[in-house]
Amino acid sequence: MPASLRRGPLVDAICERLSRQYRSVPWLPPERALSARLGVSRSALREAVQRMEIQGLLEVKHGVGVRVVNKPQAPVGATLARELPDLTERLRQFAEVRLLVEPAIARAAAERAGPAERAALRAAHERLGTTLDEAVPADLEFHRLLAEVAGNRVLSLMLSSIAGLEAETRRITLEHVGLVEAAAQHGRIIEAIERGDGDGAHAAMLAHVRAARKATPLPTPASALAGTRATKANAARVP
Amino acid sequence: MPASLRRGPLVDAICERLSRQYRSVPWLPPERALSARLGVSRSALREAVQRMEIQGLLEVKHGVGVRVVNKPQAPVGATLARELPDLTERLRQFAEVRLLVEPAIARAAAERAGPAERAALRAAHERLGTTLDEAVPADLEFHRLLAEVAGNRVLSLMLSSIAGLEAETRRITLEHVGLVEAAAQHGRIIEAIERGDGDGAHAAMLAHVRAARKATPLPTPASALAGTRATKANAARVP
DNA sequence: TTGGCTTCAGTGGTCTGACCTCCTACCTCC
DNA sequence: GGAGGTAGGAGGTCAGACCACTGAAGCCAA
Repeated sequence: MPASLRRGPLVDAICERLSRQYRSVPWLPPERALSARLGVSRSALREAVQRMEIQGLLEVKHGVGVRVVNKPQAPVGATLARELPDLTERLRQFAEVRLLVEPAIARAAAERAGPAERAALRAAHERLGTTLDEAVPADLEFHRLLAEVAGNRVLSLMLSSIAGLEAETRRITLEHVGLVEAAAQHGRIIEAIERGDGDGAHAAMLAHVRAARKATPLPTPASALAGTRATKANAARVP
Repeated sequence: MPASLRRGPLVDAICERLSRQYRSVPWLPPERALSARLGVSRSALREAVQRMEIQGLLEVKHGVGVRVVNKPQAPVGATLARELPDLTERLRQFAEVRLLVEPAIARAAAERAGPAERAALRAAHERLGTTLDEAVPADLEFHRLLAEVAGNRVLSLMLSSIAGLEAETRRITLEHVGLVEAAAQHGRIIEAIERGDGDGAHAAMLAHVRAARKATPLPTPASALAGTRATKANAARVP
């Protein structure tokens, strides 16, 4: 057993080895076999596995096994859920953030997208489908892909985390806005991106998010953060 | 021992009990004593403690004990560090995010701050001090407080996470900008907030963040996300 | 006195192996 | 062919032992 000399905690080393060696397999070997192979105790291995589960790199299923996944938004989502336990307040703040971030994402995507990215975006757009069950994941995927094209992992991560916590709301919103109208709004965003028109993409996305917020059945007080590109007119004081 | 009937994993229940019962004490009892008191094995307790450590609620020190803390930005910061291992790229994206978020924060703060918040902000501002060692934490605290006043935990959390990963850079930046100039920029933000001038606060903060970015000794390519309130002129295509 | 060194008690870190709970797949029986 | 039972294997929990690290008290030498 090559006792690879370690100074720091054993668990750290196990985490490293696991994420390096088992990145591209669907399931980890059983805990007992794996701990034997790594030359560590099952407890140490379990701590490592638990750590990586919280980080969104593994998914432990009792009686089944340990699945390898990649959901870096998991810890952020968990933190947000803990920090904003009140559902209404959570959704209000999420709406604020989307109002600020999504238009910026759209602008960056318009200015950075190459032919391949534009094709992928259009493909995702056309997958919006005709039923709500298809539309919700397609909508999420469209926004996710947009964030990826925009090239900022921080914003992308934040939007993913938010999306994970408001998937249910998204369904209701889509239902109120209507699939046809939602598709039309996405279409206008896509067109601006294909023109390389950053300002147009920004405006189209702002309209899209505003429409979504208006259709969400929740109290929507005047939002100070909403006025990213607001005119003097709607930048009025909050009472 | 009241074996409170549990269906789900034991560890979840332990986490709940810990965060409820030991929220306001500086240190947790030793693991052995605590596991006995809770009526669970030490392994189960350790898994719970490890979980809460990753969530930024506890801090385990080998040979010393388990400290109770509250750093909800810890998991987000860890995720960002994992997702953006390249330091240069990380700082570039952080700069983009700050350029987008900080001005929005400043606007919201201006429109939401009451007398108490304004006083707290000014106090933090005047604490900027005269040496770099004092200035760096004071600067971080000023921006943190501003985010808190703005009333959006999501953005606040994101900025805290970013700040934790660029504390060193911040020092260099402050050094280049100069303490006097940095204080002056903060002063202009404060003044706008005290006037309740959202647009003014937005503009002042944008200038502040731009100055900071310019003073940071790193490649600063044209940023598409930077142009939040950009004119047509600087919304040019990215090469 | 004072400075560093040693010792030791208490803490978290790791190991072992046993048993419990849950899920799956197979098998039996109707 | 389908419903129900059953056995194996997976993760979950337990208990007790020992290892590694920290901090402070105590000791010794300069």
